[in-house]
Amino acid sequence: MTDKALQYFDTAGFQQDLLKWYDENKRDLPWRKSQDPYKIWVSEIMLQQTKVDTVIPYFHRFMEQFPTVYELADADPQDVLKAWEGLGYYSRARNLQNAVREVVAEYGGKVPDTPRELGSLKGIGPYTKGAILSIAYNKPEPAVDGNVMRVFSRVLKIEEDIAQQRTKKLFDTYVREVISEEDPSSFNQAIMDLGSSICTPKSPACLLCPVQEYCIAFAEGMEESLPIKSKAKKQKPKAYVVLLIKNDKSEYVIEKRSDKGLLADLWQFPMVPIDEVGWDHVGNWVNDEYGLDIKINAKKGNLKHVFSHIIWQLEIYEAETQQQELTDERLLLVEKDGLERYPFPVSHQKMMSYIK
DNA sequence: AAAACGGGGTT
DNA sequence: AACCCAGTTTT
Repeated sequence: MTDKALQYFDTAGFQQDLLKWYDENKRDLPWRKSQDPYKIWVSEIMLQQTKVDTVIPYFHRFMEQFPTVYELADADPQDVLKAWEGLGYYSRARNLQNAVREVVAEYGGKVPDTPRELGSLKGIGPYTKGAILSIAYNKPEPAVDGNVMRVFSRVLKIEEDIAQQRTKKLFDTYVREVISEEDPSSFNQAIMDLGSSICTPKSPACLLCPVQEYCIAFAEGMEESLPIKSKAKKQKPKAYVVLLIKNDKSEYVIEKRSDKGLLADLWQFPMVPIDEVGWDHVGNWVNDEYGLDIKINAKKGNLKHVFSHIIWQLEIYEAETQQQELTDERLLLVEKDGLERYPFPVSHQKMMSYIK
Protein backbone atom coordinates (compact mmCIF):
# COMPACT_ATOMS: atom_id res chain seq x y z
CA MET A 1 0.00 0.00 0.00
CA THR A 2 2.19 2.76 -1.24
CA ASP A 3 -0.29 4.97 -3.00
CA LYS A 4 -1.96 7.88 -1.33
CA ALA A 5 -5.34 7.34 -2.99
CA LEU A 6 -5.54 3.91 -1.32
CA GLN A 7 -4.05 4.87 2.03
CA TYR A 8 -7.32 4.76 3.95
CA PHE A 9 -9.24 2.56 1.53
CA ASP A 10 -11.07 -0.44 3.02
CA THR A 11 -10.07 -2.96 0.39
CA ALA A 12 -11.47 -6.00 2.19
CA GLY A 13 -14.84 -4.36 2.79
CA PHE A 14 -15.05 -3.11 -0.78
CA GLN A 15 -14.28 -6.58 -2.17
CA GLN A 16 -16.79 -8.25 0.12
CA ASP A 17 -19.68 -5.91 -0.66
CA LEU A 18 -18.92 -5.89 -4.38
CA LEU A 19 -18.66 -9.66 -4.64
CA LYS A 20 -21.82 -10.23 -2.62
CA TRP A 21 -23.70 -7.86 -4.93
CA TYR A 22 -22.26 -9.62 -7.98
CA ASP A 23 -23.22 -13.03 -6.66
CA GLU A 24 -26.82 -11.86 -6.26
CA ASN A 25 -27.12 -9.69 -9.35
CA LYS A 26 -24.80 -10.97 -12.06
CA ARG A 27 -26.20 -11.02 -15.54
CA ASP A 28 -26.86 -14.30 -17.26
CA LEU A 29 -24.64 -13.91 -20.30
CA PRO A 30 -23.88 -16.63 -22.86
CA TRP A 31 -20.09 -16.41 -22.38
CA ARG A 32 -20.54 -16.85 -18.63
CA LYS A 33 -21.89 -20.36 -19.03
CA SER A 34 -18.39 -21.83 -19.25
CA GLN A 35 -14.80 -20.99 -18.51
CA ASP A 36 -13.64 -22.07 -21.96
CA PRO A 37 -10.78 -19.63 -22.64
CA TYR A 38 -11.64 -19.57 -26.35
CA LYS A 39 -15.22 -18.50 -25.66
CA ILE A 40 -14.09 -15.88 -23.15
CA TRP A 41 -11.58 -14.65 -25.71
CA VAL A 42 -14.10 -14.35 -28.54
CA SER A 43 -16.60 -12.58 -26.27
CA GLU A 44 -14.00 -10.09 -25.06
CA ILE A 45 -12.92 -9.23 -28.60
CA MET A 46 -16.54 -8.74 -29.65
CA LEU A 47 -17.22 -6.63 -26.58
CA GLN A 48 -14.45 -4.16 -27.39
CA GLN A 49 -16.26 -0.86 -28.00
CA THR A 50 -19.49 -2.80 -28.45
CA LYS A 51 -22.58 -3.20 -26.26
CA VAL A 52 -23.59 -6.51 -24.70
CA ASP A 53 -27.00 -6.54 -26.40
CA THR A 54 -25.37 -6.11 -29.78
CA VAL A 55 -22.81 -8.86 -29.14
CA ILE A 56 -25.12 -11.64 -27.87
CA PRO A 57 -26.60 -12.77 -31.23
CA TYR A 58 -23.20 -12.51 -32.93
CA PHE A 59 -21.63 -14.59 -30.17
CA HIS A 60 -24.22 -17.37 -30.55
CA ARG A 61 -23.82 -17.53 -34.32
CA PHE A 62 -20.03 -17.38 -34.08
CA MET A 63 -19.85 -20.26 -31.62
CA GLU A 64 -22.18 -22.35 -33.73
CA GLN A 65 -20.04 -21.72 -36.80
CA PHE A 66 -16.63 -21.84 -35.10
CA PRO A 67 -17.06 -23.91 -31.91
CA THR A 68 -13.32 -24.27 -31.13
CA VAL A 69 -10.02 -22.72 -32.15
CA TYR A 70 -9.66 -25.44 -34.80
CA GLU A 71 -12.75 -24.51 -36.81
CA LEU A 72 -11.81 -20.84 -36.66
CA ALA A 73 -8.20 -21.53 -37.64
CA ASP A 74 -9.36 -23.55 -40.67
CA ALA A 75 -12.03 -21.09 -41.79
CA ASP A 76 -11.98 -18.94 -44.92
CA PRO A 77 -11.19 -15.37 -43.74
CA GLN A 78 -14.11 -14.08 -45.83
CA ASP A 79 -16.45 -16.34 -43.84
CA VAL A 80 -15.06 -14.94 -40.60
CA LEU A 81 -15.62 -11.44 -41.91
CA LYS A 82 -19.16 -12.39 -42.92
CA ALA A 83 -19.80 -13.62 -39.37
CA TRP A 84 -18.53 -10.24 -38.13
CA GLU A 85 -20.64 -8.23 -40.60
CA GLY A 86 -22.32 -5.34 -38.80
CA LEU A 87 -20.21 -5.53 -35.64
CA GLY A 88 -17.67 -2.96 -36.81
CA TYR A 89 -13.93 -2.66 -36.20
CA TYR A 90 -13.35 -5.46 -38.66
CA SER A 91 -9.63 -5.75 -37.92
CA ARG A 92 -10.79 -7.46 -34.74
CA ALA A 93 -12.02 -10.40 -36.81
CA ARG A 94 -8.85 -10.65 -38.87
CA ASN A 95 -6.60 -10.33 -35.82
CA LEU A 96 -8.66 -12.89 -33.90
CA GLN A 97 -8.30 -15.48 -36.64
CA ASN A 98 -4.57 -14.78 -37.02
CA ALA A 99 -4.11 -15.20 -33.28
CA VAL A 100 -6.17 -18.39 -33.18
CA ARG A 101 -4.05 -19.80 -35.99
CA GLU A 102 -0.98 -19.03 -33.92
CA VAL A 103 -2.51 -20.74 -30.90
CA VAL A 104 -3.10 -23.87 -32.99
CA ALA A 105 0.35 -23.77 -34.57
CA GLU A 106 2.46 -22.74 -31.58
CA TYR A 107 0.51 -23.74 -28.48
CA GLY A 108 -1.13 -27.01 -29.53
CA GLY A 109 -4.54 -25.37 -29.61
CA LYS A 110 -4.45 -24.33 -25.95
CA VAL A 111 -5.02 -20.66 -25.27
CA PRO A 112 -1.91 -19.45 -23.36
CA ASP A 113 -2.30 -18.54 -19.69
CA THR A 114 0.67 -16.24 -19.18
CA PRO A 115 0.61 -12.45 -19.64
CA ARG A 116 3.65 -12.58 -21.91
CA GLU A 117 2.33 -15.21 -24.34
CA LEU A 118 -1.25 -13.98 -24.31
CA GLY A 119 -0.21 -10.36 -24.81
CA SER A 120 1.89 -11.27 -27.83
CA LEU A 121 -1.15 -12.48 -29.77
CA LYS A 122 -2.70 -10.22 -32.42
CA GLY A 123 -5.62 -8.19 -31.14
CA ILE A 124 -4.97 -8.95 -27.48
CA GLY A 125 -3.98 -5.74 -25.73
CA PRO A 126 -3.68 -4.96 -22.02
CA TYR A 127 -7.43 -5.07 -21.35
CA THR A 128 -8.23 -8.33 -23.15
CA LYS A 129 -5.12 -9.99 -21.73
CA GLY A 130 -6.30 -9.21 -18.20
CA ALA A 131 -9.86 -10.21 -18.95
CA ILE A 132 -8.88 -13.65 -20.27
CA LEU A 133 -6.35 -14.28 -17.50
CA SER A 134 -8.80 -13.36 -14.78
CA ILE A 135 -12.07 -14.74 -16.17
CA ALA A 136 -10.82 -17.92 -17.83
CA TYR A 137 -7.79 -18.69 -15.66
CA ASN A 138 -8.74 -16.94 -12.42
CA LYS A 139 -5.48 -15.03 -12.21
CA PRO A 140 -5.48 -11.71 -10.30
CA GLU A 141 -4.74 -9.51 -13.31
CA PRO A 142 -6.32 -6.09 -13.88
CA ALA A 143 -8.59 -5.68 -16.90
CA VAL A 144 -8.94 -1.93 -17.21
CA ASP A 145 -11.65 -0.81 -19.60
CA GLY A 146 -13.94 2.21 -19.66
CA ASN A 147 -16.16 0.74 -16.94
CA VAL A 148 -13.27 0.11 -14.57
CA MET A 149 -11.92 3.61 -15.11
CA ARG A 150 -15.34 5.13 -14.52
CA VAL A 151 -16.00 3.14 -11.32
CA PHE A 152 -12.53 3.67 -9.89
CA SER A 153 -12.33 7.31 -10.87
CA ARG A 154 -15.47 7.88 -8.80
CA VAL A 155 -14.71 5.59 -5.88
CA LEU A 156 -11.18 6.96 -5.47
CA LYS A 157 -11.91 10.41 -6.91
CA ILE A 158 -9.28 10.27 -9.62
CA GLU A 159 -9.34 13.45 -11.67
CA GLU A 160 -6.86 12.55 -14.39
CA ASP A 161 -8.01 12.53 -18.01
CA ILE A 162 -9.01 8.94 -18.77
CA ALA A 163 -8.39 9.55 -22.47
CA GLN A 164 -4.67 9.69 -21.67
CA GLN A 165 -2.60 6.53 -21.87
CA ARG A 166 -0.71 7.12 -18.65
CA THR A 167 -4.02 7.40 -16.77
CA LYS A 168 -4.88 3.87 -17.82
CA LYS A 169 -1.63 2.65 -16.26
CA LEU A 170 -2.56 4.48 -13.08
CA PHE A 171 -5.84 2.57 -12.85
CA ASP A 172 -3.96 -0.64 -13.59
CA THR A 173 -1.87 -0.18 -10.45
CA TYR A 174 -4.96 0.64 -8.36
CA VAL A 175 -6.84 -2.44 -9.55
CA ARG A 176 -3.79 -4.58 -8.92
CA GLU A 177 -3.98 -3.54 -5.26
CA VAL A 178 -7.73 -3.75 -4.81
CA ILE A 179 -8.54 -6.88 -6.85
CA SER A 180 -9.69 -9.95 -4.96
CA GLU A 181 -6.93 -12.58 -4.88
CA GLU A 182 -9.51 -15.25 -4.01
CA ASP A 183 -11.90 -14.52 -6.87
CA PRO A 184 -10.34 -12.17 -9.43
CA SER A 185 -12.73 -13.47 -12.10
CA SER A 186 -15.81 -12.34 -10.19
CA PHE A 187 -14.11 -9.14 -9.10
CA ASN A 188 -13.36 -7.95 -12.63
CA GLN A 189 -16.76 -8.98 -13.95
CA ALA A 190 -18.46 -7.36 -10.97
CA ILE A 191 -16.83 -4.02 -11.77
CA MET A 192 -17.99 -4.36 -15.38
CA ASP A 193 -21.57 -5.18 -14.34
CA LEU A 194 -21.53 -2.36 -11.83
CA GLY A 195 -20.33 0.09 -14.45
CA SER A 196 -22.95 -1.15 -16.88
CA SER A 197 -26.01 -1.12 -14.61
CA ILE A 198 -25.32 1.17 -11.60
CA CYS A 199 -22.23 3.31 -12.08
CA THR A 200 -23.36 4.50 -15.51
CA PRO A 201 -21.79 7.41 -17.42
CA LYS A 202 -24.90 9.58 -16.99
CA SER A 203 -27.18 9.63 -13.93
CA PRO A 204 -25.50 6.83 -11.94
CA ALA A 205 -27.83 4.96 -9.56
CA CYS A 206 -25.78 5.67 -6.45
CA LEU A 207 -28.71 4.92 -4.13
CA LEU A 208 -28.64 1.31 -5.34
CA CYS A 209 -24.87 1.00 -5.34
CA PRO A 210 -23.39 -1.80 -3.22
CA VAL A 211 -20.15 0.12 -2.71
CA GLN A 212 -21.64 3.56 -2.17
CA GLU A 213 -20.07 3.85 1.30
CA TYR A 214 -16.59 3.54 -0.22
CA CYS A 215 -17.15 6.15 -2.92
CA ILE A 216 -15.45 9.51 -2.45
CA ALA A 217 -17.21 11.04 -5.45
CA PHE A 218 -20.62 10.17 -3.97
CA ALA A 219 -19.63 11.52 -0.57
CA GLU A 220 -18.71 14.80 -2.20
CA GLY A 221 -21.69 14.85 -4.58
CA MET A 222 -19.49 14.91 -7.65
CA GLU A 223 -20.24 11.51 -9.20
CA GLU A 224 -21.73 13.15 -12.30
CA SER A 225 -18.56 15.07 -13.05
CA LEU A 226 -16.27 12.03 -13.04
CA PRO A 227 -14.51 10.59 -14.87
CA ILE A 228 -12.75 13.46 -16.60
CA LYS A 229 -12.42 12.74 -20.28
CA SER A 230 -11.12 15.04 -23.00
CA LYS A 231 -13.38 15.39 -26.01
CA ALA A 232 -12.82 13.56 -29.26
CA LYS A 233 -12.14 15.49 -32.41
CA LYS A 234 -15.07 16.22 -34.69
CA GLN A 235 -15.56 13.93 -37.66
CA LYS A 236 -14.61 15.15 -41.11
CA PRO A 237 -17.33 14.91 -43.77
CA LYS A 238 -16.50 13.06 -47.00
CA ALA A 239 -18.94 12.94 -49.92
CA TYR A 240 -19.26 10.07 -52.40
CA VAL A 241 -21.40 8.97 -55.31
CA VAL A 242 -22.50 5.35 -54.99
CA LEU A 243 -23.62 3.37 -58.05
CA LEU A 244 -26.10 0.52 -58.01
CA ILE A 245 -25.19 -0.86 -61.43
CA LYS A 246 -27.30 -3.60 -62.99
CA ASN A 247 -26.74 -5.43 -66.29
CA ASP A 248 -29.47 -6.97 -68.45
CA LYS A 249 -29.15 -10.27 -66.57
CA SER A 250 -30.08 -8.46 -63.35
CA GLU A 251 -26.60 -8.88 -61.95
CA TYR A 252 -25.12 -6.10 -59.82
CA VAL A 253 -21.59 -4.76 -59.79
CA ILE A 254 -19.87 -4.98 -56.42
CA GLU A 255 -16.35 -4.01 -55.44
CA LYS A 256 -13.92 -5.47 -52.92
CA ARG A 257 -12.36 -2.82 -50.71
CA SER A 258 -8.64 -2.59 -50.09
CA ASP A 259 -7.08 -5.07 -47.69
CA LYS A 260 -5.89 -2.10 -45.65
CA GLY A 261 -7.56 0.76 -43.84
CA LEU A 262 -11.24 1.48 -43.34
CA LEU A 263 -13.57 -1.52 -43.74
CA ALA A 264 -10.70 -3.59 -45.12
CA ASP A 265 -11.66 -6.59 -47.29
CA LEU A 266 -15.38 -5.85 -47.12
CA TRP A 267 -17.50 -5.49 -50.26
CA GLN A 268 -19.45 -2.46 -51.42
CA PHE A 269 -21.28 -0.96 -54.35
CA PRO A 270 -18.84 1.08 -56.47
CA MET A 271 -18.23 4.38 -54.74
CA VAL A 272 -16.40 7.43 -56.07
CA PRO A 273 -15.44 10.59 -54.16
CA ILE A 274 -17.83 13.23 -55.39
CA ASP A 275 -15.05 15.60 -56.37
CA GLU A 276 -13.65 12.96 -58.73
CA VAL A 277 -16.93 12.35 -60.51
CA GLY A 278 -17.30 13.54 -64.08
CA TRP A 279 -20.58 14.07 -65.95
CA ASP A 280 -20.91 15.10 -69.58
CA HIS A 281 -23.42 17.66 -70.89
CA VAL A 282 -26.25 15.12 -71.16
CA GLY A 283 -25.61 13.69 -67.74
CA ASN A 284 -23.66 10.62 -68.75
CA TRP A 285 -21.08 9.17 -66.41
CA VAL A 286 -17.60 9.85 -67.76
CA ASN A 287 -15.46 8.72 -64.84
CA ASP A 288 -13.49 5.69 -65.98
CA GLU A 289 -12.03 4.71 -62.62
CA TYR A 290 -13.36 1.18 -63.00
CA GLY A 291 -13.23 0.92 -66.80
CA LEU A 292 -17.01 0.68 -66.73
CA ASP A 293 -19.36 1.74 -69.49
CA ILE A 294 -22.54 2.75 -67.68
CA LYS A 295 -25.63 4.86 -67.98
CA ILE A 296 -27.07 6.63 -64.95
CA ASN A 297 -30.82 6.17 -64.64
CA ALA A 298 -32.15 7.71 -61.45
CA LYS A 299 -31.10 9.10 -58.14
CA LYS A 300 -32.31 6.81 -55.40
CA GLY A 301 -31.54 8.96 -52.36
CA ASN A 302 -28.99 10.23 -49.89
CA LEU A 303 -27.45 8.40 -46.96
CA LYS A 304 -25.37 9.71 -44.08
CA HIS A 305 -23.12 7.31 -42.22
CA VAL A 306 -21.17 8.36 -39.14
CA PHE A 307 -17.88 6.73 -38.15
CA SER A 308 -15.75 7.68 -35.18
CA HIS A 309 -13.53 9.89 -37.35
CA ILE A 310 -15.38 10.41 -40.66
CA ILE A 311 -18.89 11.18 -41.86
CA TRP A 312 -19.80 9.66 -45.19
CA GLN A 313 -22.31 11.66 -47.20
CA LEU A 314 -23.53 9.32 -49.90
CA GLU A 315 -25.52 10.10 -53.05
CA ILE A 316 -26.97 6.90 -54.41
CA TYR A 317 -27.73 6.39 -58.11
CA GLU A 318 -29.23 3.55 -60.08
CA ALA A 319 -27.29 2.75 -63.25
CA GLU A 320 -27.11 0.14 -65.98
CA THR A 321 -24.40 -1.41 -68.08
CA GLN A 322 -24.37 -3.63 -71.16
CA GLN A 323 -21.22 -5.39 -70.01
CA GLN A 324 -21.40 -9.08 -69.13
CA GLU A 325 -17.86 -9.22 -67.80
CA LEU A 326 -15.59 -6.78 -66.03
CA THR A 327 -11.97 -5.82 -66.55
CA ASP A 328 -11.19 -4.37 -63.13
CA GLU A 329 -10.19 -7.20 -60.81
CA ARG A 330 -11.72 -5.47 -57.78
CA LEU A 331 -15.15 -5.82 -59.38
CA LEU A 332 -17.58 -8.70 -59.47
CA LEU A 333 -20.99 -9.25 -61.09
CA VAL A 334 -23.37 -10.92 -58.68
CA GLU A 335 -27.05 -11.71 -58.93
CA LYS A 336 -29.23 -9.96 -56.38
CA ASP A 337 -29.82 -13.06 -54.25
CA GLY A 338 -26.09 -13.77 -54.22
CA LEU A 339 -25.18 -10.50 -52.53
CA GLU A 340 -25.84 -11.93 -49.09
CA ARG A 341 -22.84 -14.21 -49.37
CA TYR A 342 -20.48 -11.24 -49.23
CA PRO A 343 -19.66 -9.13 -46.16
CA PHE A 344 -20.89 -5.55 -46.57
CA PRO A 345 -20.52 -2.57 -44.23
CA VAL A 346 -23.80 -1.46 -42.66
CA SER A 347 -23.97 1.64 -44.85
CA HIS A 348 -24.05 -0.50 -47.99
CA GLN A 349 -26.40 -3.06 -46.49
CA LYS A 350 -28.88 -0.23 -46.18
CA MET A 351 -28.66 0.35 -49.93
CA MET A 352 -29.84 -3.19 -50.63
CA SER A 353 -33.36 -1.96 -49.95
CA TYR A 354 -33.06 0.32 -52.99
CA ILE A 355 -32.66 -2.60 -55.40
CA LYS A 356 -35.69 -4.67 -54.48
C1' DA B 1 1.04 10.96 -28.06
C1' DA B 2 -2.28 11.05 -31.55
C1' DA B 3 -4.89 9.08 -35.17
C1' DA B 4 -7.21 5.27 -37.32
C1' DC B 5 -10.58 2.09 -36.83
C1' DG B 6 -17.60 0.94 -36.79
C1' DG B 7 -21.64 0.93 -35.07
C1' DG B 8 -25.54 1.66 -32.15
C1' DG B 9 -27.69 3.75 -28.28
C1' DT B 10 -29.07 7.84 -25.20
C1' DT B 11 -29.91 12.60 -24.12
C1' DA C 1 -26.71 17.13 -32.96
C1' DA C 2 -23.84 15.95 -29.21
C1' DC C 3 -22.50 12.53 -26.25
C1' DC C 4 -21.51 7.88 -24.69
C1' DC C 5 -19.04 3.50 -25.12
C1' DA C 6 -16.61 -4.12 -22.45
C1' DG C 7 -9.70 -1.26 -26.91
C1' DT C 8 -5.86 -2.31 -30.21
C1' DT C 9 -2.84 -1.12 -33.85
C1' DT C 10 -0.49 2.04 -36.65
C1' DT C 11 1.72 6.29 -37.44
